[in-house]
Amino acid sequence: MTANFYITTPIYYVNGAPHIGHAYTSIAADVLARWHRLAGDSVFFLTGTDEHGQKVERAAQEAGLDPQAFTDRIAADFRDMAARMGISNDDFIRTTEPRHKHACAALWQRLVAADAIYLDHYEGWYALRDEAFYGEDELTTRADGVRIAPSGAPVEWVREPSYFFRLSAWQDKLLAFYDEHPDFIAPTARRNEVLSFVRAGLADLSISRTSFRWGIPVPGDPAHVMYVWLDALVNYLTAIGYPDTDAARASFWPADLHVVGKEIVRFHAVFWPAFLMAAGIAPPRRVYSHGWWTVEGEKMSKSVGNVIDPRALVDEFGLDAVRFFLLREVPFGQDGDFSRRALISRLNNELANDLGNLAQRVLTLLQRNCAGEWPAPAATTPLAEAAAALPGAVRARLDRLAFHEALEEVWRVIRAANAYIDHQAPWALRKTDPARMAEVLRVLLDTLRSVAVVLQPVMPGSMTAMLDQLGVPAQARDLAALDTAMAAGTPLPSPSGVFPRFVEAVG
RNA sequence: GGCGGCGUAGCUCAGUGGUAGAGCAGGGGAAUCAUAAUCCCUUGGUCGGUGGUUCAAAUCCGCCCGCCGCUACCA
Repeated sequence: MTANFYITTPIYYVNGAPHIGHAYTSIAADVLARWHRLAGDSVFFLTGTDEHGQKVERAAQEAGLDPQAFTDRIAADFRDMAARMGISNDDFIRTTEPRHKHACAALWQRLVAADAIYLDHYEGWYALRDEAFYGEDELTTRADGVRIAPSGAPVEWVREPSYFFRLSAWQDKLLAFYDEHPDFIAPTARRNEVLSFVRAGLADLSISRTSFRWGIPVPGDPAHVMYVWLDALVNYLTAIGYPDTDAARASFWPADLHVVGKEIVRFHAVFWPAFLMAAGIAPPRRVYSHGWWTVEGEKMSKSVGNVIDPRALVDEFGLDAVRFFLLREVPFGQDGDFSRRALISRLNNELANDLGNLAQRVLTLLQRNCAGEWPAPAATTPLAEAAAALPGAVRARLDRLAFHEALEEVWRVIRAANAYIDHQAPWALRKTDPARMAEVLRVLLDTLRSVAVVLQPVMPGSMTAMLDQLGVPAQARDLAALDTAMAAGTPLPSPSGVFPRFVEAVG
């Protein structure tokens, strides 16, 4: 039976070019989306751009463009990034689209009807860069007299009427919700932070602004535009057709997983479920926060000039090597370091040597000694059993978003296959026991098929090439197809290297 | 200040009571089917420090040190 799986990336804020962090989030979500499709689930994978807010309005002014033209340009850049990273999103949402304005207005009215919103006025210190208010006591004063938020962003005194969301009313319900759904926020460190934040008490949340225009108007009071985070979070509902409960994708709610960066956990794990519960809508099932990348040991920053454009990496190393590295190198949820040396090491040791070379030697032996076709199935071996167990082993790790562990499981099998081929030495059996040689090569072919099938979500292009070389029909590459043995005599095309070694250019 | 995470081989990390592990890097050997790839063996750690519980502690408890995150407060 087909299960629904709705997974999202955050919508990316269009105040700068996409960098490796955006690519990382998107690739991780993409791997899960592709995995669930491979498992036969009905998948809806959403990404997009967050385009409203004062920060965007000002950035557009500085660029000499009207906000829509400005966001059109940057949204196109994010779309391009997604395409270049091989992201298989089913939809790309922009918060400036009419469907989104409609959904936001509908949710707002629902909150009003539920008496979750009231009009008051707000005054306080506001940091444009953070899109957040701060208390007097949180600020420090810079040498030039400018007040600075803990984040380092300058703040300005703002006094204006504002609608408020009764967040304070949801403290106990949120705590009860977290308690009933222990997996709602992961990893544990982030869950603990959210719990302590909510336990410390929640103040009502200002959810409208009158000081700028670049946003979604509040229904019935167009002097106000909605708070950008309310606007942004609603995108997850917009995309499944909200408020139309008969929309084609309406049954995808609640979302199975929001993949987020650790800087936006609070919005997704506190505000978002509170908004939804207040509106009588089920909260999402899970919010997973990944870590941040440093570059060659240093924090990534524009001023240092070490921001990595993922597209340049792909141009140099290839898409699949980059996808593989990002998920293999660092446990998801923890911070990690990106270094050129580490990437090349992974690429050469694991992709080119362990896997690429294994496939090449097996296929060459078959080409020369077995007429270039699949031998008959062989008696089972420990290696064959380990390979057959891969889908389950990988699934268990991916369900926990433990990408690095899932890949380690696959590489354990690959290493075992390298040991097997050396110990069995089919090139020697060719003369002494050709029938045994064919059995050994069959075991290795079966192993490579399992490996290539389960690696498709991580490295779609390379694994397509490998499965082509293994003679596996294009329509028989999902997890279920692994239960059916390949027929003896299936032809094997002549092999060519899937993962060339990377040699650093000299000079 | 409070809460939480982390501190294990040169590097990245796994290991939650019972003789210290993996990958990479380093050293030696084998093989030559293969992208000079692979395989086998191997060097290497007083498991941050300290005190305690236990027949037995990397693993439990106390204190301390260091790094990181969230949060609070400020005389």
